[in-house]
Amino acid sequence: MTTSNPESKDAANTPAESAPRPSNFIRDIVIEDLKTKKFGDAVIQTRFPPEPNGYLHIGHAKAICLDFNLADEFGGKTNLRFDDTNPEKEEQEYVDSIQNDVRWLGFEWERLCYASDYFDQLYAWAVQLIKAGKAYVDDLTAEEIRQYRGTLTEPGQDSPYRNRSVEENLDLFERMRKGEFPDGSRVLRAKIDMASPNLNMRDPVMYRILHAEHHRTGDKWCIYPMYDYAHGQSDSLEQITHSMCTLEFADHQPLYKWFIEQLGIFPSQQIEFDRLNLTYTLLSKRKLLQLVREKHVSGWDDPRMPTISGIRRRGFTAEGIRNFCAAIGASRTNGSTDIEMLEHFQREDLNKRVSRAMVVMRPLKVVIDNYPEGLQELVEVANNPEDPNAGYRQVPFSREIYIEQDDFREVPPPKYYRLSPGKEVRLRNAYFVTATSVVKDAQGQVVEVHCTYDPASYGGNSPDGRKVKSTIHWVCAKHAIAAEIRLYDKLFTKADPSQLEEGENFTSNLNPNSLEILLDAKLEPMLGLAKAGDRYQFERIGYFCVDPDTMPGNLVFNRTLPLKDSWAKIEKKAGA
RNA sequence: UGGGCGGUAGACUAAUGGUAGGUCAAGUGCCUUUGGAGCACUUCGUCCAGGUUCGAAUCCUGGCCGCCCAGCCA
Repeated sequence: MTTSNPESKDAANTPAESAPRPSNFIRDIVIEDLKTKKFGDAVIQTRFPPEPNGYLHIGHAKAICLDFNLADEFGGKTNLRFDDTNPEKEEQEYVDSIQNDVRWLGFEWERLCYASDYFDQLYAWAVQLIKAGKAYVDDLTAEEIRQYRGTLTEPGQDSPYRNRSVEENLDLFERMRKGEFPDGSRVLRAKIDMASPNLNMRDPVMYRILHAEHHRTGDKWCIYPMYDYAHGQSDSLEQITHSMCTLEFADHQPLYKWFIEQLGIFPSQQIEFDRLNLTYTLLSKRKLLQLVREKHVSGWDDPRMPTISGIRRRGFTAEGIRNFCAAIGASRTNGSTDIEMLEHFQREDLNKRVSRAMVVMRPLKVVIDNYPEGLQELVEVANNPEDPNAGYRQVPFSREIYIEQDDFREVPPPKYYRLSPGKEVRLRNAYFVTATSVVKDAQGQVVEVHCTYDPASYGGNSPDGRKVKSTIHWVCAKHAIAAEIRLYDKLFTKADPSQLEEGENFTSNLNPNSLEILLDAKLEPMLGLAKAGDRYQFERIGYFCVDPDTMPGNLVFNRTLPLKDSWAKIEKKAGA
């Protein structure tokens, strides 16, 4: 997997201030809290709390934008905190990638924190709860605990170890910490209510024994706090005023409050919002990890992955992602956002900022019979018609050029305006040409088209005001350069990839055509200078960027997104 | 089934008792040296039934539908 971050110094990574700030219910709560001085004169403090057990994805981007923008809008700060309470799943590689991704998205945290920074404090608080008779060591096995927990409709039963003395609990917990007991043999539990209708309150586990090396604390600990015991207190220690998380944690709030109240410490306000779901996309770290491990993709940063590193490598811009997050907002309704929405904000951003280039993906040779042999001209081309400041470049032109196979039809269907025998089109920025004849191979495929050109139409305008129906792109055969072009498509074939038939798992919905590699493309010579991370619009084709796999002599482009194609729509409609 | 949380066009989201608005998608037209971009227009909506009110997407009651919770994961 590549760790390069082609865009870190790129203009596409503008600061986050420009992000729109639409209204949402969380913002309303903050405004209200400020008005009523719920947190006194304290400034708004938020945090983004990922577990370093995988790479960040577009769903995390939504949370990041919410956390950082909200604090920023009201003059507050945001911490980046790693919820690293499970050493068996967490790794430094993930810690590093997460920091890289948050920065790339355009955000800078106030403090870098780790739940593991609080292990000593959390342990001291656990002792305090034991002394107060609010926590106990349980010897039940995991299976027994599950059975004692009851069900959704039936209350649980008290563990036989629930009423141990404070002294015994203190002794046992101390010995758990010292490593006297094997993994899984005992846990520390909060003594709350085994009959609570909220399962989280049925004496939840606070600590488990795990003789595992932690990526930060090494072998200092062999007991680790559960997320539920660590999260609220971590927020409290950082004086987080507004603690945003996803909907599934709503049921945990009473538990967090219970710990905070028992301990008498600063109460943060938790606000839950809906997770992002995107059509044709899976946003589950577990499943994304499976795609990586089973090599359905090349890595976490495979350009088909919805990870930040994947879509970055694909060529997406941070600003486009931020604009998308602003547009989808936040609420408490679970739904699924159309992937087109994400793509729209990428196209919008890329259209403004990237230079155009001419590239022929599937070449068809064109010979201009009345163009002088040996003559070579340069035509002047705008780098970006949307942006006059982007300047101009010279592109070589001569008698033999390549055009797109799709741009010629021997027998044009209705409404097909491109080149066909007897028809005149404009070669972008160059000349008007009219097709005169074709050369076919043994199979009857057109392998070469002959044309004549109008020398008076240099630059693409005819002095007599004659119009053509279409403009096509081209690349001069003599100067064309080669590249590997990777065309990416959706990773899944179903809008809801988790929708399965009998006996399938989600990998059954993988799109077998999500990657197509083109090796015959012809590129205008200027692209030979492109460096990893550079973005272009290949005119009439789509947005592309240079992949970090690029080596001297082997240019590699990723297709970020195709341009919208209204001809494809017409064709589809005609075919249907 | 106990508990929690939700239901505004095909999708996402505003309207905080007073004109149901925006974005995406879809469609039509204009324009165009990218069938791109842009511009204009159009289609389509408050889950249902009652109630309160001059007035309800909003408040109340009762349904219906959906999501989450029975890890020593987060």
